[in-house]
Amino acid sequence: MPDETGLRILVVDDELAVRRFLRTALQANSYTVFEAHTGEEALAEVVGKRPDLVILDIGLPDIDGVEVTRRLREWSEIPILILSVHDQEKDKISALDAGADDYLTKPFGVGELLARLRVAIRRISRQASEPVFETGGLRLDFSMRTVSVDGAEVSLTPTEYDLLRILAQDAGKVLTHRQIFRALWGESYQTEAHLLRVNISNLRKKIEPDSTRPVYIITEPGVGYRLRVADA
Amino acid sequence: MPDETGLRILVVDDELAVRRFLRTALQANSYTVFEAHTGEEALAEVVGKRPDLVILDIGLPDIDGVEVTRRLREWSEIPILILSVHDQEKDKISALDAGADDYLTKPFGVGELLARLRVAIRRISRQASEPVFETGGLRLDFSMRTVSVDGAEVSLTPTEYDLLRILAQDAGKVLTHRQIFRALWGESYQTEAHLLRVNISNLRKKIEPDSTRPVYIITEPGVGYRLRVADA
DNA sequence: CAGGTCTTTGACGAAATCTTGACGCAGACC
DNA sequence: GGTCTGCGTCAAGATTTCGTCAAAGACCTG
Repeated sequence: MPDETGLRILVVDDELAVRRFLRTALQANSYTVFEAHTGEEALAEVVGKRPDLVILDIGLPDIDGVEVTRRLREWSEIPILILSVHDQEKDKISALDAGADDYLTKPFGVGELLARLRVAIRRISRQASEPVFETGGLRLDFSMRTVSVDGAEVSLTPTEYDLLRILAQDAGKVLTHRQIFRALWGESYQTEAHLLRVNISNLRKKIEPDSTRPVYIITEPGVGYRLRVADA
Repeated sequence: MPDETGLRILVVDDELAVRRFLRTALQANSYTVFEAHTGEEALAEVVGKRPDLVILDIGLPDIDGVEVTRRLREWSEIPILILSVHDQEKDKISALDAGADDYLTKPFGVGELLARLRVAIRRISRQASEPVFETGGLRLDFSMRTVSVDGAEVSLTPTEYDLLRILAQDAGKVLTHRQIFRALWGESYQTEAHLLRVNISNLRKKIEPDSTRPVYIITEPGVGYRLRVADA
């Protein structure tokens, strides 16, 4: 059961000592570790580094852990494990209700932290989708990060791939512009909805047989986009 | 957020006082409570009563909580929340690794227990089947945002979809023009009741087999509209 | 710092949707 | 019968939303 290799964990804490400590403990169990020391940075890192799990200190210099949790939950279902120095029941309740998955009070044993981590991870992998997505002639290999159409491999830029992955993870569902935008670029939606259109267009040119009449990426006018699932 | 009505919880503890205490707290939050006081009984009750969640004391007279957890996990993914009087890290780790979802050490606050319960429940309901509305040949999938009539998917514009959704949410009930208009357009009702008629007409053309004789969207003259529910 | 790729922004035509007005029809009422 | 009112349909602008091209900016990499 141990040595869950390669899982990516984001550690958010403003104290260097705590980050060091956690990094050591986690790396010893062959997790890949990223660090952030403010709330804003944490939000950016979740978008940028795409971790599988977040360990979040509740006391941060800018926005507090509960608020970070709340903002993350607007568009992400990533497991969040909260750490705190206070054993205040009120804090626990608001953090858990904001969307956190677990809450540990310092000092805690490393063994317990790792065990609770394993619980969260167990849940991810249980509901993890197939490592490969396929519909019609379109094929997406999540572990390889490769895409092919009718057998021929297609090379996508990072954003194009992420965009396709986001659509594929909820294949069949209509995703609003806002949802897609947040998953790709984080909070700042107002900037330009136009950006999304350009990327959709580029992506279509690469994966659609006839980009003027899309078969995979369907636009739902006024709402968003949807990846068509092949009929039975 | 509270009053998650009707969820079924099995409380397993050998002490009557603890069971009483939990039953009171849980029922006050409108959960349905079942009780067991031994491990064997717990296993039988999970089969018999089919609870949605188990709260399990670790110290039981016959088989201990960790073993109960292990046996349950052989065939069930029901959320398990462990309670314990000892704050022994070793116990926590083995319980969590055996398949428990959370671990609380007595004494704990009722508020925290309920919050952690909500976390577990949130997870159940997230992966629960998506809400779908169906009547006759009309089918509305809210999570997919798709509509189909007799199996054939129909594409609706945003207003058409919203209109149908509003009617479906109060299916069978008569909604006044004013109610519908406000739900679609906000306050400004005076402008044109005509607009609503046009949209109803367009919607009917898309979902009614014969739009001159509507089966789904019934007009209640002088009052408003109503979505017919299928007869039993 | 030169060359490449990738991302972002701007502009513009095309498409879809929304809104409005005109008209027909049916029943209620005089 | 005439007229009024509420409802449904059609079609033509007006408006918003989309898709594409191209150029400018950012970011690597050597």
